[in-house]
Amino acid sequence: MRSPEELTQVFRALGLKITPQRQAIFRVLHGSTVHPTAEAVFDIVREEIPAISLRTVYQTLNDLAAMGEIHAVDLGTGSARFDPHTGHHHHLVCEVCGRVHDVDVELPGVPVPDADAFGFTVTTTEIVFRGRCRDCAAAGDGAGGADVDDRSATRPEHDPFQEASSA
Amino acid sequence: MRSPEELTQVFRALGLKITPQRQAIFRVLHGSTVHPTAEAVFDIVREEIPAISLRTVYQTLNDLAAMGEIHAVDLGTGSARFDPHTGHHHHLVCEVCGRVHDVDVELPGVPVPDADAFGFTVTTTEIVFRGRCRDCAAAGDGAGGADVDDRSATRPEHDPFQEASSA
DNA sequence: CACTAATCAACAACGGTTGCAAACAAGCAA
DNA sequence: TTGCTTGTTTGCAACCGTTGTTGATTAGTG
Repeated sequence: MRSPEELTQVFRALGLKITPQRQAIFRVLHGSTVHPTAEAVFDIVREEIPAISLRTVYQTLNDLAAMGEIHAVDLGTGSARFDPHTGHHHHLVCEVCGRVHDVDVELPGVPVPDADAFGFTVTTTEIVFRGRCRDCAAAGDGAGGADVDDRSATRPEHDPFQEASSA
Repeated sequence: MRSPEELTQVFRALGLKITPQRQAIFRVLHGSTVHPTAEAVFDIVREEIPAISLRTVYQTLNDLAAMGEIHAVDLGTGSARFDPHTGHHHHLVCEVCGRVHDVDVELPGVPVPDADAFGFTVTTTEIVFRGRCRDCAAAGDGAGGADVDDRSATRPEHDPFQEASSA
């Protein structure tokens, strides 16, 4: 995605208003590399704008996605995650804590023989590497031990395997 | 997955009861190559056992998945799909109708340089090829033609992925 | 300043999935 | 065959993430 400043320009150009809520969301996304969920963005923005509503976050996230500034990715972690890195890349997904990392490596074009046979037109190839992140691997059983320090911009809010509510 | 007969043995050996519901589900899965959703399985089984509950289908599907007889895959099509093909393979996913097809091609072990950097331990590599199936590619634009209710999972006559086979 | 978009709030609703308690039936033994 | 035990099924409500609604209020923007 573009910088908050550039996005501001873009929004203006589109006749959209630049609200503090939107700007805060821009900033959160721009500084994030952890594919936050809408809730995660919400939690962070709320530190700055306590009154912001989750609706607004979803709304803005969807707008940005529609504009192609971010990508909504569903990696089976329970909720959609938003990725400001819109280039072609892949993902590492921790099966324990749900954290996601980008994989920028250029992978060899994979031939898809079956595609032709079925008249399938392939437009995108996503590779999802599932496994365990360092923390969860270290914690062995992946239980409560792994206290992430890697979450630069997001909080490990949703642990698909150990949902504890606390909302 | 194993045949309905073998599964029956397995279930018995585990002290689990063989109910008509379960057997029907075994049969549906065994004859399917379309990665049906729970609802799809439900709809088919219902033709035979009208009184079966969706709950039972989910229950059995989860049991089978826990036993490793089938795999639950989340390809971002809105609901989980169940795949009796448990070998290592990948998927072609139609972004329009949500249909899924296996890709048995053996892909070279993809190196994941970033994984090391993050201390990530990769356990599985899934590749998802997204695009359009023949029907949707053909009728795709504006036509609204490929109506495709991906819940059917049967309907061999209509399934472009099902050249032949299926029960 | 006025116009209008954007936000908020407080829901309800939705689809997919699961928890729960009660009714039920498979399997086994007598 | 009958009876019993225990796993199963069922129906329904609840849950979660997300979207919709409506109306009132706020506040960007020209």
